Amino acid sequence: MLRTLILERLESILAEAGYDFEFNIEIPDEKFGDYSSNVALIGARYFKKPPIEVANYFVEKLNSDPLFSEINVAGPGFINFKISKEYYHDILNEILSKEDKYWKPDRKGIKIQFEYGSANPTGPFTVGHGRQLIIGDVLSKVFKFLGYDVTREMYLNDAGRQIRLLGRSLWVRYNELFGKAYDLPEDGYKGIYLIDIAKKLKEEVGEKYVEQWNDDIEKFFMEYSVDNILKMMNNTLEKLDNTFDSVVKESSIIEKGLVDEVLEMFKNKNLVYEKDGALWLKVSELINEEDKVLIRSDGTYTYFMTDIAYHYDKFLRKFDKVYDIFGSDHHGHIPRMKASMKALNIPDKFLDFILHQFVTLKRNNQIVKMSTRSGEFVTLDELIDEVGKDATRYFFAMNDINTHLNFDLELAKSKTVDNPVFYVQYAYARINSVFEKAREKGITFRLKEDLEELSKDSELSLIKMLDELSFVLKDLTEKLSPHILTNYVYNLSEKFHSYYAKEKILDVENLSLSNARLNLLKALKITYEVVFRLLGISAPQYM
RNA sequence: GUGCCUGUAGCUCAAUUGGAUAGAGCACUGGACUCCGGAUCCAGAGGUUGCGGGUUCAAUUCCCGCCAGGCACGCCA
Repeated sequence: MLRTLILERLESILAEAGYDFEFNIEIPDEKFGDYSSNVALIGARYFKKPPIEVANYFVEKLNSDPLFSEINVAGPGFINFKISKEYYHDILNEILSKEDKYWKPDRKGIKIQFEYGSANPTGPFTVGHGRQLIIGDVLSKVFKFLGYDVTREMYLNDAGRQIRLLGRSLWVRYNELFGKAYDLPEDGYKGIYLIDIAKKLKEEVGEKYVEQWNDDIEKFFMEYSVDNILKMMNNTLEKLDNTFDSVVKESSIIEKGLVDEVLEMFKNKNLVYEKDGALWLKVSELINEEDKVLIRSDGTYTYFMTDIAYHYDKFLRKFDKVYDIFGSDHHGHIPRMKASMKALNIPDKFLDFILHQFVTLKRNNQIVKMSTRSGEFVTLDELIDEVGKDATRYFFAMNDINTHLNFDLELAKSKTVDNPVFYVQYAYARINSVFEKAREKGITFRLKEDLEELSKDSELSLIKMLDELSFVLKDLTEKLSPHILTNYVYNLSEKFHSYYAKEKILDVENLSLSNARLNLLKALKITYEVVFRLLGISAPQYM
């Protein structure tokens, strides 16, 4: 990776001079060079000399280095580097040899977990879940690619009072089918999907439960509704190509006795008390927030209680690092969860949260209202059916997670240049068609040969960009946002299309140049395949 | 009221965590294959980065104060 090579050289010069501080290697405007560094600007106050003088000191030391074809100092004291052609050829050769391993660092299996898509199994996934699922999936794929030992986990709140409401709601819908009218419980579930499940139940058991209600029947309705909703959810996940390594049910956490264990630890630390018949955690003693209920006055556990136990379980499972991916509406949960972890003597670094902002759907420039009323566009499933898997995934990955996401349905469906998914996939398809054309013209492709023929700035610049994928992936693991990768592949496509329009790849009059360019395209193809795989979208040979 | 996120071209978004003249796409104006895929490319125009201070060689980025929008402040999850 070029950045590291430059960094190492500058650092060793610094060490020689007896200094050690942080500085940057960046890609500047192309007219300045391939890379630039602010080492002299930062270093001025260490060297106690003007930045330009410091810069010149570095240039002198590096002038005979074969890595660079040109070094100069500009502006307030930036050092600009031009990488030698030969070195670019080496990089290309290496990518063609190692393929996707070129971007994989040597890393030991750090155990890391992403929790996302967690939901009450009380209804189908919403569009908001969609964004979270894609963020979690892409981050997981990238970390896995980089050698981390990644677990993708979904947590299901299958135990609380919400599920009881769900069961009762289904029972009401079921009775409706027999002309028996009951009121849906307050805060019950009104979605039409329960009517469908009720119909299925009617077919299976007939009138067995009409106007019948007791604890056993309640339990049956709870389980039946959850089972069927989980089927719906899994169906949606399949359409998205989104698989989890592990699904943990809230009920299993309780059954394993983890709640009791955590409560015991809190009691030993004198962190709980009773009030109004409920059990409270002294959050106010840990941080500047209100105390919270752990056990309700009716004896049931709150979400907070079981979530602490669940995260204690994660700790026992010996993850080095755990990320919870939430919608921003859950941000209030974060400080008290962190405080709880501290109270359980779990290191502060263990748990971190990735928050994403909301999604707005737009159709013909109008905001699509997403309410629970029937007939309106609410579910992730409907979205995938309308725009397809690739567009769904790409669009959800496209924005910085900290900004609201405007999902333009017409744009996502359009098969034109405006649609970024088609733009990047078209670039890939185009590469394949060039290889096809080469065969037609009788130009044989010889891998890793004639690379020295590549000398245009546009060609070297493309190679540089392929090399940059390493940095992009590292950047993504720090910013924890998938848009870094969609931006990269979009920019790469711009560069490729531009190159393609300007230079003729296949020229029967110049076979060695043609072959060199085919090698460049081959490396691009490898890169596209890696990126598409990480984004979870398809790599079409033709479109 | 308190806390978190956001505010960048008419619209949708970037900006290498403090770097050089703030960049793309759409829309607008004008151009380019008898040719490897015109689903593409090239050029032009478009900006007081919400407002006001501060920190320094350098601020869209960091700090403070306002303004506007979103979200959260439950014995919901």
